[in-house]
Amino acid sequence: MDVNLLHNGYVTATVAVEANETDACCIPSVVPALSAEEAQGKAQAFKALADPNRLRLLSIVKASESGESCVCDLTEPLDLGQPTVSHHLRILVDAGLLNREKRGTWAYYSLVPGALDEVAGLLASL
Amino acid sequence: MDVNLLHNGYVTATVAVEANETDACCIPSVVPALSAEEAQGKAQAFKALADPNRLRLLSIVKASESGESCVCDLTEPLDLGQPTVSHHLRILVDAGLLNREKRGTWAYYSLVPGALDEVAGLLASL
DNA sequence: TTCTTATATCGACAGTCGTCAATCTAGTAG
DNA sequence: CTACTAGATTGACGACTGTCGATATAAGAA
Repeated sequence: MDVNLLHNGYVTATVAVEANETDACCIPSVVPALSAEEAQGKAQAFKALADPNRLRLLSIVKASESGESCVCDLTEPLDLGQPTVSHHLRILVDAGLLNREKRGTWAYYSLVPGALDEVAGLLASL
Repeated sequence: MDVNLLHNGYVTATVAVEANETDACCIPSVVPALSAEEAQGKAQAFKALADPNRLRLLSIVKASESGESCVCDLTEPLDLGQPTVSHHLRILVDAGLLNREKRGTWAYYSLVPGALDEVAGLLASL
């Protein structure tokens, strides 16, 4: 990070010096752009969505009338083993997209309100 | 999908039969949810965004005043080798997020208008 | 033509990811 | 208590991904 900040601070001057040789492809942006840490965090959110089966899980939970689904209802339609579904659900919970609530024998998953909109907002603020 | 419809159509009865045994976790959604193909396609879009360096590339292109950036300006600030940047740019172009235009010696990349919003829309229509 | 430079492509390697079988944990029923 | 069941965790394996060095391509300069 400190490396990037330092680098970007001097980029303009460096380009100006070398311009009289051969260069002149274009004017580099003065904006430091997304930092490595910000990019890492945002990419993490998209990683959670970058799997078809996780998208289907989210879709099922979202479509559920009660707003929550138990794992049994999530395992069947996906044609995946129970450990695999559990693994995907864990990733979605860790990403802050799903809530997990255990009641008795069963575990119920529900959408975290506004979480998907928040991810959509990440795109606008790139 | 037809399988799901069939399944869901009879789930109520099935549950009713087994209900007097042990079951009754919850009412499964009647909605067929996202199909495997739709999910695959949407996941592909998020995969393109699921890398911090690709997000930074998009950020730099977006922040550029002229609306386009040449590869040289994209390689430096990312601290990556030139082939790697070229590889990431290819993924973003293939995902329909960036346009590539070669003028003379240099290649210029620009945001495809509305492409990011379209991805954001995918989240709303899950 | 030959030389140089910008960018893309290829091949290889390490690390990550999705999946499953086996096991563990924690509730419920008897 | 034991037996059963829902779900999570572990370990392993194959597939995919990000990265780089080397090379190829293509365009301008000499």
